[in-house]
Amino acid sequence: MTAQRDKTKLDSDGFDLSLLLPFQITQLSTKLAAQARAILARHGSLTLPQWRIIRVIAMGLTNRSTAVRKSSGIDKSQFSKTINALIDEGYVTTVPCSEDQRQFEVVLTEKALAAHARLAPELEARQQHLLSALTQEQRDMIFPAIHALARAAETIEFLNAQNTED
Amino acid sequence: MTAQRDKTKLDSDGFDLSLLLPFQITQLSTKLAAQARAILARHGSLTLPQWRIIRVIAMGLTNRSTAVRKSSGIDKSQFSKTINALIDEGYVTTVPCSEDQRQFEVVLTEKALAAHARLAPELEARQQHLLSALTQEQRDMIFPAIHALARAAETIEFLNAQNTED
DNA sequence: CCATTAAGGTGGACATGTCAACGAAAAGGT
DNA sequence: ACCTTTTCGTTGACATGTCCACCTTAATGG
Repeated sequence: MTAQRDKTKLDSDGFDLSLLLPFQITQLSTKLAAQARAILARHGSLTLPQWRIIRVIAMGLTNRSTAVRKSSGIDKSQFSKTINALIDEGYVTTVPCSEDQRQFEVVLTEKALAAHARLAPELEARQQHLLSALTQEQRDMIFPAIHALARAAETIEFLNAQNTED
Repeated sequence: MTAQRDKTKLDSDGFDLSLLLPFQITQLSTKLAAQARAILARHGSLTLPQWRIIRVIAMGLTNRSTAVRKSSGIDKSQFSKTINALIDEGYVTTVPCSEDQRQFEVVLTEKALAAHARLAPELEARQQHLLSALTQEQRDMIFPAIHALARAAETIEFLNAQNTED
């Protein structure tokens, strides 16, 4: 586990924080969000969480509230508020869920479908633009790597084992 | 306890959002931030942005305000507020910068150094824990891949060629 | 020199994200 | 059936992040 400090070149204005994996990913995530917001702002006033919800529903695999919420990766609280905002702005309507009275089904309006039709190609072009910045090898490896890191990020129990044994 | 089914394509309750790179990275970033906050909460009340600033300064490469701010990857506004919070809580002091009167130098107090000494090993262990979740191949390629994506995320000009109006 | 522009920091307004508590509905166990 | 536990959505409080207008200082160019 030697330090890969082969980077004599300082990155931006700072220095070699390139070694810090969580930091790099956070920075990348911030830039990706800004890029997505810039694209959304071109064609309307949808916010990023609003778009995420619409996109998930537009995929047509589910429109049950819990499934949409989990698929969009949004917190319960924020999901509730974002759905209400979407309703207020006429993007979705809700229908009581027959099988589970706690949940509801989300239905996209024409407005949402039109917004999706406009935005989806641009976001898809963005995805391709991003992928084209990677080599084939990197493309093959990035998704498993992200998944592995996500699982490793879900617990801090590795600290307990180390601290108590040392 | 939710069943952690070993499905490679269907992640949680949703479906194949595993193909959406920005979404995956955002989710990962969220989990990493939560993990870091959990570690910080164990040993004090430093917030994540506060820790980022202290860590950068503790590296000793610079303590000029602009360099610290850019190295920590924090917005101007949030940096100003976070620095003030650090001052109020006794973690840092500031000194006018002789070379540039607009800037200032940030000096860590004993309290910050002590917090850094406590936290740095745990965060380092976390970093190693994360890296150990990756194969050697993935470790070698993840940093260049992140960097490539970060650059590709800095612009939306790839859309201009396709859609110049609006 | 002075005027203009750029860069740095501050503060307010606002959007987004996180957390805890609550009541309603479903699921499980006896 | 009944009671308990879990899941779900909502709400409010709060932390974090973003954006913009403003002022000061530095750098640039007559």
